[in-house]
Parts: sequence; C-alpha cells; structure tokens
Amino acid sequence: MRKPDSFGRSGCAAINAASKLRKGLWSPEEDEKLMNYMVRNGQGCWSDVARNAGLQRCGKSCRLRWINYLRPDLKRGAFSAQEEELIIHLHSLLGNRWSQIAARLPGRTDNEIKNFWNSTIKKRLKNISSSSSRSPNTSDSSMDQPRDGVNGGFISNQEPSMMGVYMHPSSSSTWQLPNMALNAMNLDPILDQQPTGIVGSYFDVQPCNAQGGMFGGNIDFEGHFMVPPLENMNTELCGKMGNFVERSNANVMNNMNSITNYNQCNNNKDNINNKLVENNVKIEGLCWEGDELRTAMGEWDLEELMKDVSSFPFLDFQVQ
DNA sequence: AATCAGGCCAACCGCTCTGAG
DNA sequence: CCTCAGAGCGGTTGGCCTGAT
Repeated sequence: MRKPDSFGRSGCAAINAASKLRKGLWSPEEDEKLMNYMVRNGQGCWSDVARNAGLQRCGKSCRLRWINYLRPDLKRGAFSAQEEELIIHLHSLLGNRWSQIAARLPGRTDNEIKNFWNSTIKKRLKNISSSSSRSPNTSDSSMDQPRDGVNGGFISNQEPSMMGVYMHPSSSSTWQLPNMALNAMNLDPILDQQPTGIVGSYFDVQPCNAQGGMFGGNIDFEGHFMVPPLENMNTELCGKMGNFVERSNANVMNNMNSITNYNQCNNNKDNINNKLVENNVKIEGLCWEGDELRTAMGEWDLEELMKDVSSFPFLDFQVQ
C-alpha cells in the first residue's frame, strides 16, 4: 500500500491555498475520521460529511474515498477468474459503463474494475487478438475464415456462453458471415424491434467451437458484414448488440444440430432479404447515427436485456 | 547498488444528470 | 422554465512500486 502523501498528488502544498481543502492521498487519520463519521451517521449530504467529520476535504473527495476504499462491504484482493470472465462479459454488454458493471460485482468498485480493465484485461484481449490473427483458426471450411486480415475479436475457448460477445475495440474488418450461420440466425428479434437497421454477428460454425464477434454495420448478401470500428459505436448500442449476439449465439447453438445442409443457406438468404425489405432495413452506409441511433436503440430496455446476465454460468451470486 | 521503464492504482477533473427552489 | 448545488460517472493523471538491466 502506498504511503500517505501529505503533499497531494500534484506535489504542491497539501492544503489548497484558495479553498483550504486538502487534496491528494488520504492519511490514516483522515480515513479514521471519515469512517467514524459514516459509521455513526450514515451516508448523507457529502459536503456535510466533509464539514461535520472535521475533514479539510471537499464532499466529492469524501464520497470517492468512502466508495472506493472505506466502505465496509468492499471485497479486497485480486479479481478471481470468475470475476474476470464476468467483467469481460458485462463489458461486452454494457461497454465502459463501469458503475453498472460494478453494480453486478458485489464488493467491487467502478474505479477498481475500470483500472483492472485498462491495465489487465485490455492487454490480455489484445494479446489474444494478436495471437489469433497470427495463427488463424483451423476450421476446415473456407467459408468460415475471416477475410482481409481480421485484427480483432475476443474468443473464449473455456466457456461457450462467452462466444461471440466481444470484438476488440480496434477492430475494423470485413468478415465473411458463413451462410450456415446466416441460416441459423433468427433475425426476428432485431428486425421486429429495429426497423431502421440491422445488427449481426459473425460465427465460425465449427459445431463445437463457434467463434464470433459483435458489431453493428453493413451487410451485403454475399454474406459479408462490414464491421465498423467499435470505438465509433454508441456504448449502449454495444450493449444491446452484445445481448442480441448472445441471443443469436443461443439461436445458432440451438439450431446447429438441425442444420445438415449448406444448401439451405440460399433459401435463407432470400428469406432474410425479404425480411429486410419488409422491415425497411437500410443496407447501405451506417445504419444509425446520432439521434436516429438513439431513437432506435432507446426503445430497448437495457435492464431487461441485462436479465440475460443472470444465466451467466460463472455467476455465483444473485444479479441485482 | 543504481537506474530506468512500465504497470498499477488512488484520486482528481470535467462533464452530465437530477432535484429543489 | 431557469438556475444552482449536489451527486454520480467516465476519463485521465501522476506518483509509487517492482522487475529488468
């Protein structure tokens, strides 16, 4: 643990001359004052907390210290493998909404998760994606191979439910969507709710090793998805797409056994095309932008979507 | 032993949201 | 409505720690 820094993180005087408020690291004495006050009085107005606890801190600083460090229900120590998997899963659904992710990891703070993501998971996923692009998968079907040097994609080989829910943020690639996967995907959920766009997912259709990424973008009916860079995408869209991909994955897996003939895909292609026309789906260009995107995506209830998380196999506690 | 670089993480900053007046 | 203050959030920063050289 870092030693308390009585001079503040910027190295300037400990007490801000203008406001007389301390900045920087908290001393044990300050921690004790805040802890005692919170135990006695509970959470209230944070500026009152700062004042009444005899702390020369702003309320904001007190709040942060309490939430991130002093709260008694905080879990200490390294993240478990289960927590890590859950964070990845939740991030695929929610994007950088750390507070919402933290709300689903009891005892963990948004700051902690954010730091963990930025320092550890991001790096790990980067390594995974770089190693996967160096050694393409061994599917014996040429249809299954991504084209044009796919540079991203998260694949969990340990847990089937993790398949197809994450694409590395730097990814921007054209992927070939296997017709068999198109055939297997039930597009109804998205088409019914999204009259102005389409969200899809890539699946490698090896029966026991489906792989995928999540994205929103263009589709052409040669079976190619044009994948936009994830950083250009609305985080809520990411979440919703993640959920859709989850459902699509389930559909793929559910339907996989019944798919015996690749020729089915040609009929399906027409079916999807008809479905898109019926639903006035735009095919050219990015489907949603700005308000249009917000309007379209706003119709979905994110909390409803998050119910899916409760089925996450590693979740050993009740989702709130 | 000294130096350096990279990682980690606590805490700040700036913004948005919300509710009260 | 408008304004303001407080709360909350995500992004960023800067300093300590640690391992490599």
